[in-house]
Amino acid sequence: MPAVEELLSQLNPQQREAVTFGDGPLLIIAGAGSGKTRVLTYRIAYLLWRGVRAEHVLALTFTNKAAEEMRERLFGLVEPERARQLWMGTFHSIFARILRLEAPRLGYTPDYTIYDTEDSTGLLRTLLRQMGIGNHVLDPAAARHQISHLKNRMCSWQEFAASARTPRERILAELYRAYEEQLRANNAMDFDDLLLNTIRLFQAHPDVLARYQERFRYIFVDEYQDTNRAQYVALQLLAARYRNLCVVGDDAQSIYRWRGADIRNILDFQRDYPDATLIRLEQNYRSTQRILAAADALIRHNQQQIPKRLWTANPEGELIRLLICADERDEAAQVLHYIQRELDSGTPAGAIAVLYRTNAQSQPLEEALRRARIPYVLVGGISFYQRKEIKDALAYLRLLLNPADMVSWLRVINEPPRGIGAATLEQLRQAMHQHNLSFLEVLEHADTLLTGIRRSARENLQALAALIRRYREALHSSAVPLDLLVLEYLEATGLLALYRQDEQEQERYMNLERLIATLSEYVQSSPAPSLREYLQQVALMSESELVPDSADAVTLMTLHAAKGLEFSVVFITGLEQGLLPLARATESREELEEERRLLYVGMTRARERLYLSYAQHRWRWGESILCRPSDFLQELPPELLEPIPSPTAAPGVPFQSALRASATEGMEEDGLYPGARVRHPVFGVGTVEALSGSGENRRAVVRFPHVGRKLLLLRYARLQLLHR
DNA sequence: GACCTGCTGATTTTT
DNA sequence: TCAGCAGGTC
Repeated sequence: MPAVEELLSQLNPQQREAVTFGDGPLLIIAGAGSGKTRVLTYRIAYLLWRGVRAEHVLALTFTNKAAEEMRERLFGLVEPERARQLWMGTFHSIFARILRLEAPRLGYTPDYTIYDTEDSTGLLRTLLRQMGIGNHVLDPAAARHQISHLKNRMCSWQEFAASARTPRERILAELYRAYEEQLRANNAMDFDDLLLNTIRLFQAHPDVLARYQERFRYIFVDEYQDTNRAQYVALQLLAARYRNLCVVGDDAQSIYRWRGADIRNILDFQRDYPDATLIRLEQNYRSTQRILAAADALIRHNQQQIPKRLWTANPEGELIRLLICADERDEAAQVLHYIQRELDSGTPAGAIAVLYRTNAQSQPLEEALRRARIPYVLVGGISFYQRKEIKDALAYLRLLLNPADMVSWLRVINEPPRGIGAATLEQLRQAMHQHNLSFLEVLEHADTLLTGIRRSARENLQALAALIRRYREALHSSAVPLDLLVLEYLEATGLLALYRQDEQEQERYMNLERLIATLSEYVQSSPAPSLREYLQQVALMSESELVPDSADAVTLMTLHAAKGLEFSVVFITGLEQGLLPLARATESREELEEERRLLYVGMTRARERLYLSYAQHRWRWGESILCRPSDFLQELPPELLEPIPSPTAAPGVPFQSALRASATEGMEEDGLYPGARVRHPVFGVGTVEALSGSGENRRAVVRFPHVGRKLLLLRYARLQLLHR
């Protein structure tokens, strides 16, 4: 193990101060690339050297991957045995772990199921149907988002019901109530419950809280700017006794407001802890001077921020290249061209990333890379664990642990087909309530309880129930390794056979094989493998964790997914008004500032070279629309940019005029563009989202704050263009 | 109850 | 453009 002095000598004065800081609340404002992870790891190692016991340390990170990385680094600093004892992970996974241990106190079993977004939405859809409310009245996905938002802000259904005024709010309140009731009946929690139930546990059981306060005497929180209200409250509770709360973050990198993150948590830390010490890490070790200067110039346009001055001793570096492209295919071609050049000059593929605002933008880029046979990894998109066949298999597995989970039952009851439709399900539901039986019990007694359905269906249901029972027992008693047992079980459900036989479904079949393979990997790498732990890991896995660390592949991902990472060469694509910033974000200052922070995060990922690009046209909803360069481009100092029009882009014009010219070139006389603010005589002020057609058929999709999205024929709707 | 077809809405970002 | 869903038919 390295000597303490040696490690401290590698740090700058501010970093050293943070690492060696004594007890009490500590706020570290860590600018992009300022060695945040290093400081966190060293500080934990420093505490351990000072004699703090590993089990007294809790480190909360934003992704499980970040936690793994930190643990890896710690292995080099302290004895692996001690590093392993640390509790390190996301809020969600750490709290899920606490809840497993304490579940009975809350009326749950330790085998409770964790519902992901899709599960929750599905449950809400079922409930709405039962309430006799159509999807057009209240969209299940929108309702899920709103309920999640309420839960993040710790607003219970009772509180919400009391304040509900409009009919829509009253329906939502009733849905919220039914949803909570059903979650409990299903022995299930959604993502938000993992936080809320932990808080409830602590508040209702002071003895339990005291136990965890004693245990976690030193608490670290990474990416503190992206914590929400519930996380904030949980931290207040946990840290109340020892007050050794060390939070690290950068308000300039807060990009999860839409998910309930509350930037006030970091802005108000010193108000919450008046005796808190503030340390600023302002030296950037990552980027060139030019990249940093451009990023800094951009972020200065935000009003809401903690004052700081990032600087670097790194070389000046090259100009930021701005690729002006004709459309998204041309953009992909240009990006490909420069990737090729990077590779030719010796940059490893793994040091290159292409970033974009929305997942949909990855397609043309993927195609270009595929054709050029350049290896790439795609982060996010439709995740492996979201695929239908995988979710079905996981639902079968969840039922082994938690047969109360109705969402999983409904997923698998007719997959493979067992002759069960809506009518049979309704009978099942009635039998459950009438005889006060569990779903599994009703299935087992299908022959006497479900007389109204076909005999074959009844037999199928009883066979399914027997299967679940048998493997439930096998799971607890069997000496067969978990992965083999699961393989046998999935075979017995008929799910594997369903896809194996069908030529068209080979991909699904292979995905299921891959699932078993990941389970085998888990079984072999874990000291005490359990289905419970495996399912939890899968449920709380973030997108970025699925991607194998590949040194020789270009990374494609959203700007959000890039948080916390760094690359030698970064491309940020689609810098167009309406895309970055997104059209709907231009309506409020807060949202616009978050879009700006998002671009800031992207730019500061780059070590040596940064490429920005925009397209003059882009396909959207099956039509090519005209795009205007992002306003953010004008916020970057022109002397740091080198505009490069592609050969197929509209005629080359100098950059500054390019920004303005391309806004009008080829454009209809109305001067509208996606992202433009317009006034409608009836609907009021709105934002243009898309344009199509010309002349008589010129149409615009406009989003109005209260009315929603409208398709307007401009011949009739006399829109007035508002200038900012 | 299964299958087919036509329609609609999606493109925000994710633990 | 396309996937997923609702509604209708067999």
